[in-house]
Amino acid sequence: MQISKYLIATLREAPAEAEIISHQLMLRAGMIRRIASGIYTWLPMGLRVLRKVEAIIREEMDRTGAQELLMPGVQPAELWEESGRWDQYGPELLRIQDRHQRDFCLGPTHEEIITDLIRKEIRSYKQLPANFYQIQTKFRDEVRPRFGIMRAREFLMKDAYSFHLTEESLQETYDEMFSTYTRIFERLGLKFRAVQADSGNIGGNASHEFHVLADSGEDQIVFNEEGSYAANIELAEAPMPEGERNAPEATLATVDTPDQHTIEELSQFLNISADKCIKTLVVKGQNESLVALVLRGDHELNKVKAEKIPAVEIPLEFASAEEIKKSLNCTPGSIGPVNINIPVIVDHSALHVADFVCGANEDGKHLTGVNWGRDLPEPEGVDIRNIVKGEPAADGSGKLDIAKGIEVGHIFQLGKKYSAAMKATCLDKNGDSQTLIMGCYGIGVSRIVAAAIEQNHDENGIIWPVAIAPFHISLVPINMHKSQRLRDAVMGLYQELQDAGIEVLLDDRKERPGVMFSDAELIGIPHRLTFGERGLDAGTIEYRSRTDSENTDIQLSEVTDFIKSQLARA
RNA sequence: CGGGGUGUAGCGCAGCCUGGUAGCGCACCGGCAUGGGGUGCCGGUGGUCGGAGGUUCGAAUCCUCUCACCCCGACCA
Repeated sequence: MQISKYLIATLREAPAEAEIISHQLMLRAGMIRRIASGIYTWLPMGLRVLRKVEAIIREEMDRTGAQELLMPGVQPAELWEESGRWDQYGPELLRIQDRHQRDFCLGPTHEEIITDLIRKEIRSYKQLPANFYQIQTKFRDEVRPRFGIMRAREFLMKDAYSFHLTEESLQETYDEMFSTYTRIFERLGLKFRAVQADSGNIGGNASHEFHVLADSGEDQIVFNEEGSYAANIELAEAPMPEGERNAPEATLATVDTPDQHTIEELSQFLNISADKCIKTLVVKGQNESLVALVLRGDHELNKVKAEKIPAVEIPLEFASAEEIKKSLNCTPGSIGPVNINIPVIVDHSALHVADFVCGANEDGKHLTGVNWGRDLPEPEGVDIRNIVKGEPAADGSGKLDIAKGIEVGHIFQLGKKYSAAMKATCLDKNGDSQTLIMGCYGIGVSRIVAAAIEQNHDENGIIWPVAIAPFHISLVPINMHKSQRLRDAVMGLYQELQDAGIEVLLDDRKERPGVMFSDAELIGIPHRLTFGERGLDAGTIEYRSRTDSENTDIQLSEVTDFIKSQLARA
């Protein structure tokens, strides 16, 4: 491709709206432009990357025998009513009406459509198992779209749905999808990790997420050194406290703690460590009641775990200061589990602390020397906290580390949730009707593009893995417009490289070298060839990879083979 | 949804407080020079100042409403 005939929409400065690096770089490199909140146009340069990601996913899905189809973006309400999700889904589902006032929605996912299709088309066990996928635009009306492509409202997703007669068959396809996803992310050239995941409200037994590792990731993933355990922190079981709880030594006392609200303030004020404090979080319970969740002062609440407690309302919501005042007659900073008039749920490690400090349920006062069983009832412990880096795994598989990840893939064993609701059945060997068992497997195609940038960039711009780079090499001629013989040589080389199957971006603009170098680096093209008269005379050309800081002279006669070998290496 | 903020040329911003009819840098077009890391000089194109209403002789500027966009949001007990 010659730049003079291509839309190179690079920006020197990042638009103020862009917060994270991938968003800034995608705008600056001329890959995307925003058209509304969370809705973007993909420019030619960005689309090339998106298409490469798609192609790899498509190849690997096809290799497993999955069949590609394409389902509609606009879906009729009837199917959603049938699955029950028309009422359940909430405002994230963008609902629209046609000219006849019939209800439709923009598809945030396609379980209803595929289940409807399959119940009509599949009649015999002989047609199973089967796996269907599509690469399609989804729309989810997020509360707060942010981070550009990373959390857009309209986004590109590969979703696949498999159908089975038995759990064993589902497990087989699930395992195959797991290894296929592994291969996909390996081919994409990204550092990633597969983790056990919460299956959330979709339900089902097994679920794994695939995360691209990046410091800017919104998810925390927990894993041990040997690699035998990896889970989303939402799910990772906290280890039980070791040993017996210390016997009470201190006597219960009330102390004045004016204006001490946070654990940090409190521990400094009283000169005690945070793990001797107990914090009490008040959340909404069933039927407009309140529930107290009690944690050790240095621990964090795990929202997903807390939502599994029956008394806690889903989604988990903190009580407002007014509700707390009304019910407990104190401000949020002074709550404690002693003599409290709402149900108390205590984390295992909080239950293991003796002589602890907690709020007195009276403003400006805390209790010290508090002990479970003596000063307040001793409840059953539960696991409602996040694991802390360095803790042992609950299954005894060693010390745990925590990394940040961007969720780019998620596989589920759905079971019969949709097939039962929508009566998707087929006949088994005995001629009996069986409800189908389903799996579903998603990959955030457009999110991968952003995640790849989050993981691979420097101060000059993007550093694409070769597999998804918009072009393999940039060819930068120096002063081509002044030298016909150089122009001839450049055009000859350009042709030669292209004939070898190499994707070349030829910078034939009448720009200064610095401009061309900067653009190539910003766009993130993995390899660069700089060609000037000097080199032409010497029969050499200068090569530099995107991650090099020095040029290397390559014999002109060998340059195509050299580039091919560089590309093959990646 | 709650809180905060921003809308002035394609991008980044100034001007607003203290009303007088819009400016800077980059980008873009033309010219000359330059020619290996965003070069220099000269000359240009481009803006209903987000929108509507109001106050005023006069509004980017003051007031009201509205729209859009961005950021933060529970670890605080």
